[in-house]
Amino acid sequence: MSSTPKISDAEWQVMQVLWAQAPLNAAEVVQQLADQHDWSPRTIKTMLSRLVQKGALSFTQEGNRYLYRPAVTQSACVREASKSFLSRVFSGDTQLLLAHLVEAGKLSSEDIETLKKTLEDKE
Amino acid sequence: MSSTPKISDAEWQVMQVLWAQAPLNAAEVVQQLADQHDWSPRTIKTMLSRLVQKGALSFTQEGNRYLYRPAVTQSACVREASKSFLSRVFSGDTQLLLAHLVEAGKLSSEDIETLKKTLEDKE
DNA sequence: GCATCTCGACTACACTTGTAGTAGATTACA
DNA sequence: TGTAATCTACTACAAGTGTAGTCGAGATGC
Repeated sequence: MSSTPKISDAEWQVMQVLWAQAPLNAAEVVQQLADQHDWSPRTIKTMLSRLVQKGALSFTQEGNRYLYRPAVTQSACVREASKSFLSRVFSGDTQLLLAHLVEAGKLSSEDIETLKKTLEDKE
Repeated sequence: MSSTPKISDAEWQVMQVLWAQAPLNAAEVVQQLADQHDWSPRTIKTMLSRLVQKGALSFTQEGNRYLYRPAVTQSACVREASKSFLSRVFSGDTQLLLAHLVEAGKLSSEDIETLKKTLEDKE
């Protein structure tokens, strides 16, 4: 599995759009992001270019515009980001992360039930 | 609660040392990090200065050297970092994070048992 | 067909980050 | 008391990021 490029904060937003729905041209990406962000279309185009450069997106030409689509899977990027977050903030200790989530009130009993079921389903 | 400064990757390593044990002077921090990293002492001193600048550390003078100590709590920073990670990677959805952890094999049945107990204890 | 519009490519620029080097002050040892 | 060691402050510099402007080429409307 090829390693995923390093995707910055703002770039994640763009990737999320394209993971949810691809291919899209630049204007469509801009539109998808319009409600959530206050970015100039130029800014978004820059990010698209950078993501292509990094190998996170690929494109095909369609007339004079590009159709963008992810070149890396979301799950690979999520895996990478989670690993790095976990090791930075929790020294790689998943238990610590869970403890934090509970402590912060991010997890309810139902969440845990769901979690248990997910795990059982997996086995 | 004052918002925590933005702490970069490498800076987290330094903060972890000082959260674990403080106050320390620069040489002691350098020593603590020596096994895990291959940083020049100068690099670490730069990070200490930047963390002071950012308000993440404070110091008191002791002769001609400084004694550093955290100026922000670890839990506040963990909270902040988790929130930002969660929202960036999982659109703020804790369930998605859990599902990922299970999928990635980061969670065992025992982990979940522990988790359940933690939660019950809390209630 | 020609003016206009739109697109991607390229350029810009300040700020952060990783990774140090230099300088001036101070301490400590001989 | 002078010289060496050490400390923090300041400087450096390339890469990455957030945020956008300019330019030349092609598409589109009239």
